[in-house]
Amino acid sequence: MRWSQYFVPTLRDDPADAEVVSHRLLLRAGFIRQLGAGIYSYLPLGYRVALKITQILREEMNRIGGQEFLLPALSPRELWEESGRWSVMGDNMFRLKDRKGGDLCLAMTHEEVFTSIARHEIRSYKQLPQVWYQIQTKFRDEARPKSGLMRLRQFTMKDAYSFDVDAGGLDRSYEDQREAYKRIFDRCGLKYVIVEASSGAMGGSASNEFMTRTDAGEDLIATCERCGYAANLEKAASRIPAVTDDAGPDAPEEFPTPGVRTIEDLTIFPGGAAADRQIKTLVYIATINEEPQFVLALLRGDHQLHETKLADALGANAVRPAQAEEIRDLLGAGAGSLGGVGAYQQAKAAGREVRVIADASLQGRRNMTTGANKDDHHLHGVSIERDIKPDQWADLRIVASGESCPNCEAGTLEVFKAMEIGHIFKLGTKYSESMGARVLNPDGKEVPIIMGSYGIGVERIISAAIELHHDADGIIWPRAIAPFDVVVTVTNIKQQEIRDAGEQLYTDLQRAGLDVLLDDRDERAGVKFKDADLIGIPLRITVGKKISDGAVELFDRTAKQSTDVKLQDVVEHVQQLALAGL
RNA sequence: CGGGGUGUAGCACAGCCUGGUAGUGCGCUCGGUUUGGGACCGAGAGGUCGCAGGUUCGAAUCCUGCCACCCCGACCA
Repeated sequence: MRWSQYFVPTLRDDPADAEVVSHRLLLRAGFIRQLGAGIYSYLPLGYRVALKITQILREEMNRIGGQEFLLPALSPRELWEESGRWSVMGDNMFRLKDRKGGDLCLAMTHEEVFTSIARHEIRSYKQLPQVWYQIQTKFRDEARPKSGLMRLRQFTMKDAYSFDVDAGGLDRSYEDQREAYKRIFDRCGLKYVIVEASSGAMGGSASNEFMTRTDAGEDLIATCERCGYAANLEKAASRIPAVTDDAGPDAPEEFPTPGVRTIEDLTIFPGGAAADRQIKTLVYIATINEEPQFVLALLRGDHQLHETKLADALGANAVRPAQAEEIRDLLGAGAGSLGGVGAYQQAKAAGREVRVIADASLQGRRNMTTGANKDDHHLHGVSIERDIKPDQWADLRIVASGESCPNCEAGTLEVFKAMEIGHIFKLGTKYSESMGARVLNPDGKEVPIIMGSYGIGVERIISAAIELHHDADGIIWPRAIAPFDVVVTVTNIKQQEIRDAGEQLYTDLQRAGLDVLLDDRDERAGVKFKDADLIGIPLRITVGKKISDGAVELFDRTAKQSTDVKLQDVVEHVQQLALAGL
């Protein structure tokens, strides 16, 4: 490609709207342009990167036996009613009507559509396993699109689905995908950790996320350097020192606490209690099977609730904090004086039901302090099992850096920000049950197909690659996904000897099978160097003065070092470097 | 959805408070000089001042409503 004819609108100034590095550089370097919030156009340079990535995705999917499909993005309501996700997806799904008034959606993911093909065509275990995938546009009406290509409303996803007769088959399919994902991200030059994750609205038994560590990320993950434990904070556990309590009184004792509203207040209130001797009581409304239900979540005073953990533990689609009036209506007191003791009776008296779920760290705790469900009053001497008897115990608290690893003896957890670049799920039979995708197994018995689902966001790979690989001058693409292998910079197009040498190199490199960009613009050398650095081509060949000695410069974008190379040796040099990968 | 912010030329911004000619830098065009890390001189082109309504002799500027985008939070197959 000749730069003089190529559309690469680089910007000298940083666009004001771009905060994160990848967004800023993608705009400045002329890879993308914004059309609306979370909607971007790929410019030629950007699309070349996307194509390099999708090619890698194809190769690795095909390698594990994947078969490429292309399904519609437009999808009728009825299909989604079958799986129950027409309502589960809520406002995140783009919905539209056709001219007859029929409901359609723009698919956020394709479990339903793939399952509908499977149920019509697959009858026997002999046709299994199958691994189907596509690389396709997905739509999500994100509440808050942000950070350039990191959270989009329209984006490109490689989504794959596995179909097996039994759990063992799913395990193998899942493992294949996991290995394929490792190869994909390695090839794309991304460092990542594989973490345990919540399955959320996807359902299913197990899931792993592939996360890249970056402060631009939106997720928090906890890892243990010592044993390799890694989990999304929505799933992460930790060990904390056990607390031993005195037996305390035979029954809770109420005492007045005028003006005390918070855990903090009560720690300094005369006759109060330290935070780790208090029970924090939070009122939530959980939507379980479409039914809203009051939930009391109990935690140690110095712990934080993780809402996803709460939703997962309850099997709820959604949870939200109750509002002040709802709380008073339920328990007869304001948010500063709530407690689990007598909550069932309080709720019943108010004509309501409440489910009490307590964090595991409260198990066996005695002689604690908590609200009395009476304004400005608290209770001393509360023993959880004796006085509250929660319906359910679960891990609800947010783990913190420095806490002990749940998996090994000596390790401690580190919590940091990361971006999700891939997610794999063991779906089990959630979709095959609800949608009737069954096969006959070897015993002649009809069983639901066991499914897995595996996604990778193309734009997330682009963003992550830049977040990980850039410097003050611009992007530094990992070789495998760079838009070009090498850029040939002709310092002065008006000098015949230099120009001819550049042209010759351009054709020679192309003949050697390389993607070459020839900077044949009538610009000053400085402008060309700046632009080349900005767009991040890993290698640059500078054709200039030294041509009279039969030499050019080979510039390594990563190391920012250049070496003189004889003209006749350049192609071989570049070829070696390009093949060597990163 | 809650909170904050911004909309003026392709990009970055000033002008608005205190109403009266729409400006600066970069980029763009033409001419000349330059030519290895975003050159210089000269001459130009380019703007429904986000949209609608109102106040006023007169609105980029004041008032009302709406829209869009960005950031924080909530949310997030």
